[in-house]
Formats: sequence, C-alpha cells, structure tokens
Amino acid sequence: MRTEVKLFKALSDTNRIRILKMLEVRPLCVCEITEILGLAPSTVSKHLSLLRDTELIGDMKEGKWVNYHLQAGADDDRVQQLLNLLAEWLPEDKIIKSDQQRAGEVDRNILCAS
Amino acid sequence: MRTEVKLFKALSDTNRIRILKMLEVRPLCVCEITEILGLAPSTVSKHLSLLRDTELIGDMKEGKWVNYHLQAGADDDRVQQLLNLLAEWLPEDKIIKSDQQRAGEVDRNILCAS
DNA sequence: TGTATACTTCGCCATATAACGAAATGTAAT
DNA sequence: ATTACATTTCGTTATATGGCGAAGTATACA
Repeated sequence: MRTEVKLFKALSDTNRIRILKMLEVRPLCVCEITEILGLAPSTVSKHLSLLRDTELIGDMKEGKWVNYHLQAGADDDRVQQLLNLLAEWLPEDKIIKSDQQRAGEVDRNILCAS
Repeated sequence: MRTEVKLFKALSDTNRIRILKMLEVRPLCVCEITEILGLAPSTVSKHLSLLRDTELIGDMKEGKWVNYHLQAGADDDRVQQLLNLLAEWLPEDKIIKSDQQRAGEVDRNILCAS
C-alpha cells in the first residue's frame, strides 16, 4: 500500500500537478519549469525529485541541463493509469492552459541566465 | 484544480485507503471501521468527513448508527474514475485483505457497546 | 425522564510538508 | 584553470496533517 499512498501524495499538490500537465506538452528543464511556476529553483528541484521517486516522471541529462519528461509506458501500471487520468483532466483550467501554452513557447537559451 | 488536489489528498493516507477498500465489501458504520482500524473514534470520524467532503463516500443515518458507503455512480466523473482505479488496486495486500474479510464478518450489535 | 450508546467537534501535540536562501555539485565555455 | 551557469542538497521556518482525549450532540431504550 506504500506505493499507492506515495503516488497519491505526489499528486496532491498544486505545483506538482502543474508540472505534470506542463510535461504533457513536452520535456522541460528545471529552469523552464521554475520560470513558469515562479518558485525558487530549489523548491522546484524538490518537487521534481519527489515526482521522479514515484516514477511519474523521468530525467535525461543534456549538457548542463536536466530534462524532465512524463514516464510514458511506465513499468508500473498504476503510474500509467494515473497519468492517463490526469491527461483527461483539467482541459479547461485557466492556470493549466496558460502553463501549457508557456511550456510550448519557452526557450531555455533565452530564459536561463538572461 | 482545487477539486483534483483535494481528491488526491483524500487518497494519500493509509487509513483512508483502508476505509475505502473496506467499503468495497459493504457499507459500514463508524464503530465497525473504528474497530477494524484500531484508531480512536474521533480520528476515524475525521477521516470519514474528509472523504465525504470529496464525495468519495456518502452517509446514511440508520437509528443511532451512521452508515458510510462508497459513492457509486458519483456525480463527479473524477470520483468515479478514482474509485474504479482503486477497486482494481491492492488485490493482494495483506492488510487490505484482512480488513475486507473483517468487514464482511463484523456485526455492529456484537461489536459496539460490548 | 433519565441513561446508555454512536458519533462529531474541539483543543492539543507531534510530525510531515512546502517554501526559501545559502552552500555544494557538476558541466560548459572562456 | 577559472568563471559562469544549471541543478541539487542542506538548514530553517511556517503551516498542514494525523493522532488522541474530553466535551458536545443526537438517538434509542429503560
């Protein structure tokens, strides 16, 4: 039951839901997510490692950036089921829609260290 | 997004998951759930009202008892989707199996005020 | 009417969580 | 090498959460 509770805990935070919904658009690095959420980088990093612990997301190093992505085709069925649910949810949420649009537009080269 | 987060929060506690899985067997009153969980009645009552707030469960007064039941055919699709997921999950969990067996066996007339 | 029973509400305490900034780590570019 | 930058880790703080027992409410039964 530990796994299940951990999954639900991971999903029970507004900022983590926002992150997952952004990642539906495309993989993003920490500074892009940080910019969109408007939180401190350390805070975002913590949310991301929590999500990664549940395998809802994964990461890929690319030079000095770390790209986070949804764990498509996750080993754990439960992860996939929850991501599927979430993909159908919140289609009309204003914050989510705005986040997703920004996720499509942000450019890390302009954004970071500007 | 508030509703979604609230739903996930409701599900991110071991004892609340146990309650929902017990209620898959049949409706139960507070003292039955209290007995199975081994918590203080006030604690169980709090969990139940939190679950009721999300409409994952509903209640029906029956004399001096309050029967809680899963919200089958919930108004909110999301509630139904989560209950469906949960119904498939944890089929082999020892605690859940034991809880469910006890839920099938307990008799409030013997149990309460004994 | 009074007493027992089932449940809820309230106040309290311990722990968990989310936020931040500062410091540490690792990579790229000069 | 040195510097800059992206990210993580650590320490701290404020708030949220889950637990309990005591007191309150409501219903049934004597």
